[in-house]
Order: sequence, then C-alpha cells, then structure tokens
Amino acid sequence: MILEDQLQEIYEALFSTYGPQNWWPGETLFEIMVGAVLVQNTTWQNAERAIRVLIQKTFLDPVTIVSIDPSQLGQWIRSVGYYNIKARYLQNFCRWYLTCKKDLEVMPTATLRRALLSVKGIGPETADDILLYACKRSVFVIDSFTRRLFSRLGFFVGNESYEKLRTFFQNAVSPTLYSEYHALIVRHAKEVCKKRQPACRSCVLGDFCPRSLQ
DNA sequence: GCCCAGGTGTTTC
DNA sequence: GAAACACATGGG
Repeated sequence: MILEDQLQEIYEALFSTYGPQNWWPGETLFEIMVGAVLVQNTTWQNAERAIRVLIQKTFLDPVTIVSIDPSQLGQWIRSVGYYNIKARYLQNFCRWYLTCKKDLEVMPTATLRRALLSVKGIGPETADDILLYACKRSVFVIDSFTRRLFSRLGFFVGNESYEKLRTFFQNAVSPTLYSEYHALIVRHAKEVCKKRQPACRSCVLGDFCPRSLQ
C-alpha cells in the first residue's frame, strides 16, 4: 500500500473512533496563540487554568501583558510550570504580535514561520500550532506523540529532525486534514495514557489499531 | 515518592 | 548537528 493511503487509513481509524476534536480551544485567535506558548511541555488542563487567570487579570490584552513585571506574570501562570521563563517567552511573543499583527494575513507562510521562529521562546512546534490553528496556514504540527506513534508504527526511527518529519507528513497528507489529524493524534495519546500504558504499545483502537491496518 | 505532560534555549563536543 | 541539561507545576 502506498504511503498516502496508509496515512489516510490511520486518519480514518482515529476519526471513526474519536470523532471531530474541534481544535484549537479558544475564544479568540490571540487566545489560541497564547495557549500554544503556555502549553509547552505541560498538559492543556494546566495551560487553560493559566489562561483563565490571564483573562481575569489582563483581559488577555497583549499591551497589558508586556507591561507587567515578569515575576508577577509568572505567578499568574504558575500552573503551567517553568513559569519564570514562560512569562518571558509570553512577553516576547506579545511584543512580536503587537508589531506584526497587521501583517499576519498578508505574509507568506514561509515568511511568517521564520518570523515566529525568531521570537525567543517560540520553537518549531509552537510556531506551527500558531500557523495552523490561529493563522489557518497549511503546516503539519509535529509533537512528541506524533513522533512516538508513527515510530511505533514503523514509519521512521524516531530521532529524525523536526523538519524531516514535517516534510514527511506534508508530502503524504492532504492539507485539509492537517488540523484534525494532529488533534486526533493527541486525543489518541491521551486515551492510551489514561490506561497508564506506554503510548501505542497497546493501542486503544483495539481491532482498529493503526498497526493492524498495514 | 516517582513518572510524565500538546517544548525551548544554552552549552558542549 | 546532536546530546545533555535547566526550566517546574499538577495529576495519576
């Protein structure tokens, strides 16, 4: 079976099991972007808690956020872990946002991506979360779950570079599926996690486990 | 008490 | 480049 069909079948197995995930959670595009920064290496639950505090304290206004003492901001986002550096990262991002927001819709995707990556605290995954879910650009997001799941399924070893994996998926998956596909991978990983098993050692999809589809 | 969670930057080789 | 390390709370 060719690669494109394999990835399509895995997508369908996940979608038929979990249904649409309606990502990314957030009332506004800016809230989505803030969420992408705060959720780095933590759970969405922790990030959401911090966002609620930020809404209460700052109305999630970038001008307000950049003007706050970083240690104060850190206390407000304490629940996300690494709160001291994340407070700085969030302010870095907000400063960038305030200067670039007028150009977000007209900038070519590659230019926008480079601009995001130039912000200290925005790495490839956070940049792609913002590009895909807030800016509606066609980029495939690679996270640790994606890396683990598809290495487990034998598509690659697992230590490949971020860019190599992104290219792999973007070449084989329809851009219309990028958003839902990534959301389903994360959902799947969470379900496996609930059973306190290593991701995809025992696949929660049972008979519809992607491994059995090959 | 231990392990992991929707990563990133810096340092060192 | 790629490996090792710091950054830190919350839930199972």
